[in-house]
Amino acid sequence: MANMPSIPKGTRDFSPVEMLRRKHIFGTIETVFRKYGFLPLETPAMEKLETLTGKYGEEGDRLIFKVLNNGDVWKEVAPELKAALAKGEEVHPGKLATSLSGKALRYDLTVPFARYVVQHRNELAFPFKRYQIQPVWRADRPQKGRYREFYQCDADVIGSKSLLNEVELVELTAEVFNAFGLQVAIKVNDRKVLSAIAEISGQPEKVVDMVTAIDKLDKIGLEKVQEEMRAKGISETALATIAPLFRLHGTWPAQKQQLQDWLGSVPLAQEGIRDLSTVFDTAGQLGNATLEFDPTLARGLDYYTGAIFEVKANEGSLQSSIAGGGRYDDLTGIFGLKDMSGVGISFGADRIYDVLLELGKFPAELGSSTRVLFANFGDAEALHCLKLLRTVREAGIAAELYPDAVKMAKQFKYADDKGIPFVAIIGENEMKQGIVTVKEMKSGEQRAVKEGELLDAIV
RNA sequence: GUGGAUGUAGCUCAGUUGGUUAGAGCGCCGGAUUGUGGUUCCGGAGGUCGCCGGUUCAAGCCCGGUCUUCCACCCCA
Repeated sequence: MANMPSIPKGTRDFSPVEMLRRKHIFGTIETVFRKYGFLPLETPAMEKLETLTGKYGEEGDRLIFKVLNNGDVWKEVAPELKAALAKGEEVHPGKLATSLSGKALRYDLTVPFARYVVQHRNELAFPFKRYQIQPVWRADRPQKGRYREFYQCDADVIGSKSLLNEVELVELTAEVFNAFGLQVAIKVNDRKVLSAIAEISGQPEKVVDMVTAIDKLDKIGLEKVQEEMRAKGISETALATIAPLFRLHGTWPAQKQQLQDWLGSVPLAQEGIRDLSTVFDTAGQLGNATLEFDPTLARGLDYYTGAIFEVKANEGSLQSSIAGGGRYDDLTGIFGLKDMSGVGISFGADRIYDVLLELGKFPAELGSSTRVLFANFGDAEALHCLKLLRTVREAGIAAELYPDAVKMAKQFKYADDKGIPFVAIIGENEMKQGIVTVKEMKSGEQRAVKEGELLDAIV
């Protein structure tokens, strides 16, 4: 239709049914967060542009949604830029952008959190544990499972270097997905190991390139990974040096031994292996979470420095990660606060939604909320129903009165559409006799009960 | 940001080499049933064919642009 209104690219409306399911996801995650001692925090949808730029790499900067300044933006453009533009000269878009936009929509929850910690450092008790469930925005090109506005559910603890935090987050993650009844793989690696590999390769400055290439192993295969690394200027000798990484096999104890034999002489690697051991051993003794060591797990964000996690569903068709996180030693450093190590995990609610929906893992009772609908026969009957409605609601049962005295068929259809299990019918006769005709929609059966027995009839 | 597909009724889709008033199923509304939904029967409404422009005597169909959705890349939750 020509004049049908619509919403911006990559954004979505959520219908009541969808919202009930989304609330189920947020609620489950939030309950677990609270259980582990995390407290809620919210930050503004917008941050100052300078807070966000340069934190997500070159690619990330491009994906930040910038907000146009209010007022006469043109007036704020520097005279020399205007002159250049008037002459038809090329102007660096970034330069122009800073005059036109001073704020941007948040790209993730971690950087605003770091900003918050630095800004409020004197008021916080460290280690500071907070959770944050809010939307973030990315100017990415949308695809399935990839939106321009989506929610992240983050839990971070900052101001503690203890690996117990990693263990707790792993436990927390296992508990969340257990609550959803979803089989997942929790993959773990350590950036220090990856950095050590880059070190011995002789091209330590290429860590980021190596890491992003290695991360694609399960998707594109070894040959293409090596191809990409060559394209990024990584030498054949370096490739040969890091090759053992792709030959690690077995599960953790065996993998650990192979890492030791290979990298044991590199101090950074020793540290990484030791940390991984601590996490695996401690989590293993607790026995709640099953971890997999994945030496090729890298994760894109360059602020990670220690442990990194990623969660993928073992069922369903979605291959991308549904949660991820890691340790960052110096995230607050860029805002001027040194020595603040933190570790966090982020759950991708929208992707979890898609997986649960595909697998039919949403609880059935999410569908309905109202338990009984009172049919409306007119003013006198409606008033009578309002009184009964109150007692039903006081018993904690969701109930509603159809607002208009329209014909019965329409009122029953409403109950049917909305999945309301019972309809209470109180016409002139029922009212006079002090009874209620209760119809159970599913079976179609109906019976008359005394007003006082209504609650029993609809349980 | 790069490359490629897509768009016809609220939804899912037909629509011949360009040729009169653009169709179906589902849904919606009304009636059969003035106190009964989900089944059945009958009737009805609803589309300037995503939008803008061009070619043509004539465009849903051809061409250009633009937007949407989807796919691959990039990157990521």
